[in-house]
Amino acid sequence: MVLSSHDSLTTERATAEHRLLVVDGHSLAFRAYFALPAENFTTSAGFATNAVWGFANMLTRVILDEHPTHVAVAFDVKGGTFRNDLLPQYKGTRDAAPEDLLPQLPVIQDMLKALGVTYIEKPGYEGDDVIATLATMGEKAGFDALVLSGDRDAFQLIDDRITVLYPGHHFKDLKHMTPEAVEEKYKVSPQKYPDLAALRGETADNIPGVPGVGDGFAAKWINQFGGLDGIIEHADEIKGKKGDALRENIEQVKLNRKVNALVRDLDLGVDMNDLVMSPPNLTAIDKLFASLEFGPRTKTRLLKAFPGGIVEEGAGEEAVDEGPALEDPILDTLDGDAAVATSLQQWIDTHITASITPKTVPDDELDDVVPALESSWFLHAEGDVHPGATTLNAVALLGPDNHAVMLTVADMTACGTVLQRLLDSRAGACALHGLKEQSHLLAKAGVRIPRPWFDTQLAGYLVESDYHPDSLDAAAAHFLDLPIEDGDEPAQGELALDIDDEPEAVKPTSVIRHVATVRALAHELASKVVARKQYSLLHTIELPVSQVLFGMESIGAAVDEGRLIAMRDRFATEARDAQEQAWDAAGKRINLQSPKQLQAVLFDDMQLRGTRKTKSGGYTTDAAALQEMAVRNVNNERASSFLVALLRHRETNKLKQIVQSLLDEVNHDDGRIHTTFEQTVAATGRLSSAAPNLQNIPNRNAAGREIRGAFVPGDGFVSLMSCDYSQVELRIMAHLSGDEALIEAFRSGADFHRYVASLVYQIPVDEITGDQRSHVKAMSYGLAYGLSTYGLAQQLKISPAEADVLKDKYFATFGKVHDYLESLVSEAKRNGYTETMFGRRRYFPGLKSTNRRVRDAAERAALNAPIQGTAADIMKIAMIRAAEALHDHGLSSRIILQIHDELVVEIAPNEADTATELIRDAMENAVHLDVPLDVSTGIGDDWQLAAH
DNA sequence: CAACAGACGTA
DNA sequence: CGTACGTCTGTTGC
Repeated sequence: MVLSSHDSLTTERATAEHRLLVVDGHSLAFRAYFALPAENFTTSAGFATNAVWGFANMLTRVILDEHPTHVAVAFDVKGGTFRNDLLPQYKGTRDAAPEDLLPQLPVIQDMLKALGVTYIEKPGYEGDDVIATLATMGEKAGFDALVLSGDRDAFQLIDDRITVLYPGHHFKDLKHMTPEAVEEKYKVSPQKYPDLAALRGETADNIPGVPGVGDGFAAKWINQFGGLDGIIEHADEIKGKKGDALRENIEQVKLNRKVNALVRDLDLGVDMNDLVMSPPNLTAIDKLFASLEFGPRTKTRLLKAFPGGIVEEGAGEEAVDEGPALEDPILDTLDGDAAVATSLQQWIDTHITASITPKTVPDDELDDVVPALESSWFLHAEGDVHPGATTLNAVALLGPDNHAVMLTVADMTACGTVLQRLLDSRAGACALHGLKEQSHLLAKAGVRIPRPWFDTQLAGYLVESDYHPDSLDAAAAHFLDLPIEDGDEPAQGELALDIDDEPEAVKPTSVIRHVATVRALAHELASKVVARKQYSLLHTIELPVSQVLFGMESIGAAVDEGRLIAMRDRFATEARDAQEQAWDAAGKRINLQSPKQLQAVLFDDMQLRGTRKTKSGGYTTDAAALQEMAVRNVNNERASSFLVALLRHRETNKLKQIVQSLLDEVNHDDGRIHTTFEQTVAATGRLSSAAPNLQNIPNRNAAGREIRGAFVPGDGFVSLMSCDYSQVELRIMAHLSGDEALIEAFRSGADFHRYVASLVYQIPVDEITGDQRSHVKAMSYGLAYGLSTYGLAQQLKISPAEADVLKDKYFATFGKVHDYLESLVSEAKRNGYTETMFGRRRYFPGLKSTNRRVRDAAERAALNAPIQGTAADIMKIAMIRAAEALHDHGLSSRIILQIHDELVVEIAPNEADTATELIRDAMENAVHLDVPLDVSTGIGDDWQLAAH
């Protein structure tokens, strides 16, 4: 791929010395605006800059990719054009530009002026006409022309010398629309494209086409009759409904064709010489960027695309400013004559210890302190991290003086003690990326990492919880706008030979480059974290919980492998039985795990009536639908036995699969399963568990729950304890809303749902029926998810009207809860984000969507995030306290799993009572709310028996 | 071979 | 037309 694009580039450049880039300014600005959340691009005065920033970025990217020699940008002008005279509704459906986009347009023009890029507006004409004219001028002058536009009308310009760069689904991937590309996509030549568009119409521009005629038919006719004129001439020969439709709309089509023809011969008062790429006005850029509060990095990147724009060393103050973060480290080689440990110690003394005092970050007033970056050192280890089977490849250290060293695995065996000493005395000044992973890696060298002052992975997560980079490089590309460098490709040629010689060897450039990347990220993220007052969240919750999780992953959960194997075999047999039955009923041996084949049997062969549709149009075959169909078809012997067998197969096969996946993950050194707790994945602040996922072990029915019975205490331990919070999220809602009735419901200590039901229905507690209780319970739980009355009705199998009544009664009883939930959404709309009790943020760009479904979904997520997130925060605090308490009391019992509101603890002999007390205390007193936090605990010989 | 869809397990 | 996840399997498209 690299080769082919390089090839095409050179050939293109060889054929024409001059390349003209013409940009549709409005379309680029719109795209940029909608691609970037305004919240992240706002000046301190509240002026949105997302469109400006995105515009600059896109323009830079295209210039760097395409190497134009000349550039021009066309803009639309306010007021109508000749097209509106022809077609009054022209572009009538276009949403008015959002109000915070419009003021950005003049700023974009100012920026272009400062960059020395000509922009052109022509009253009475559209930007498209200006573009058409410029491209035509360029072509006539012997240029190759590139048109960057999101408007398909531009396709008519395409020929051997004019290419349209058309954005795909992601704006980043621009398609090079050449004559061949148009031909392939639309089956007509670019010259005929407007004919096709006229027939089809353009909903985005409010231009009706011929009803029932899309690209396919339009192309067919065009090729049959040679074009629109031919079609009009032979309109009578076209048969069928589409022929009728064509004849009825022929005037509209003619009009469309007039309107979509671009004007290619405007007098713009410029010639090619005016469009030549020229050096930007640096002073003007500085001034503009200062007012927009763009960082130096944005400027540097932008200027790279312009002649003479590469900022030279010391040329600008700001370039120097960001120097330390991005500069290449000075790579030191350890003195070869001395023992490695000795020379490492010397290096550390010179480059780290000398300049860093043991404690740089005071624990109090954390958010007011910008931790001293200039006196921070950086640690980065590389290898393969799989808890229980990690391999370490290399470690790099980077001091505050920009000196770095690399240690290989071989070095590390000798250097463990030295490194440990450094960490024990100076961890408070250390920054790294991913404390938990780094801890796993260094543990291979016997080194334990105390709490560092900063973690760029955790910080990135706090800054943008919806974005999870899967590597350090991806994080850097995202937060620093750096390109992702190809890690396999050594920067300098001399290292390329390593690949064959020593496959295991880590190339020095990569680990050193990575430790420098951590430094750059720390510079970028520390100020953001501090500005949002999230440093204490990082320092007192995320970092410590990371250490607890490291311990849990390292220990793992012991399982009874024999029991798992027996279960797997039993589930497999049951699944096979069910499969045989299903095959008998179906009359053929279909794959029961293929929804497609199931649809064929259910809806074609058996002619059953479907229920709900999937998003790709077919009827769903999910369990609820199968249930419903089974009930509906009790008298249809064949159908109902198939459905019942299928459901049984689904259930048992799923269980078999879960058990098998557990077996696959048992570590054979210790017979335990080491999951990975992902700390930076869930946008709400929850943890997630992977490889295997131990947070979704069945718990809802007896057959599935058996699997929990295979989780047992390991050697030296006697039982498992399970402790969980009761109704945490509801308690959080009670506290945060300040609703007296709900608070009292929790304080009373009664059966909560029954108590609430008695308030809602205004009848005594002991007269509440089972239905009433379960309806109210569903309502209570649905609250935090933004459950609609429709959804509630569906779940409880009651009518929507009854659900409405229930909701009204509920909110009449707990009015403040209602107000609180509403306030969450309106605040999210105002700020663009929500916050948990502990300052964890989540942004919701979807709240501004013009798509109702997207917007509604964002509202529900915004309502849920602070509640689910606060619960997650509380559990994290509890875990930190619990682990600390167990340790401080000298207990060997240890936390091994967390399932959102539950902790599983492996209990050592004679520690059951103390451990119960300590964990309960840690959980109940993690925070103090206006309602008590209720924790229930249980102890047993396995996880299932520990249930309570 | 990767990406997606559908299904389903948990809190 | 309920939030947040991860995993498996089949299917599709590069």
